Amino acid sequence: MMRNGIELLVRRISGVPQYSISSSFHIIPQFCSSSSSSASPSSKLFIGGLSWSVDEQSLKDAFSSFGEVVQVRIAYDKGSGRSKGFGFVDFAEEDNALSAKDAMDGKGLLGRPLRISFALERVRGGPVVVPRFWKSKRDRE
DNA sequence: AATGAGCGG
Repeated sequence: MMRNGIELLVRRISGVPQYSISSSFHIIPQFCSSSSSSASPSSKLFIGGLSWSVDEQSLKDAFSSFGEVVQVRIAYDKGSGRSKGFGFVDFAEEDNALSAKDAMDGKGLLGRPLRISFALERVRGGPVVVPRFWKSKRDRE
């Protein structure tokens, strides 16, 4: 009775009963939420929370220690010419991107904590290999 | 000019 109550409670909290809770009172945390931390892992990283004084070279220099950086891009405002506070770092290998994300996410660069996630596929401008169909790109459906 | 989550040049 108690165990069933706790199970129901846990299932209510987590919303979806996607975790198989064993009947022997073992509640395993596993990876509780967000099966994928941000998106499907790719070699391109979205770097948010950048200080407005960070340029592409310093950003590349900050991430070059994790692997070969192919492309570094910072979003600048066309009007004011200042940084929008986010950018992109593309690695040669996804493994290096993962390592860089795991190591630099939440860390401070020039006093500001970085928010790193994998970049979305949507690109306007730049070296892109555009597949014919965009709509068939859904993670879990 | 300032602004602080987001997805670009």
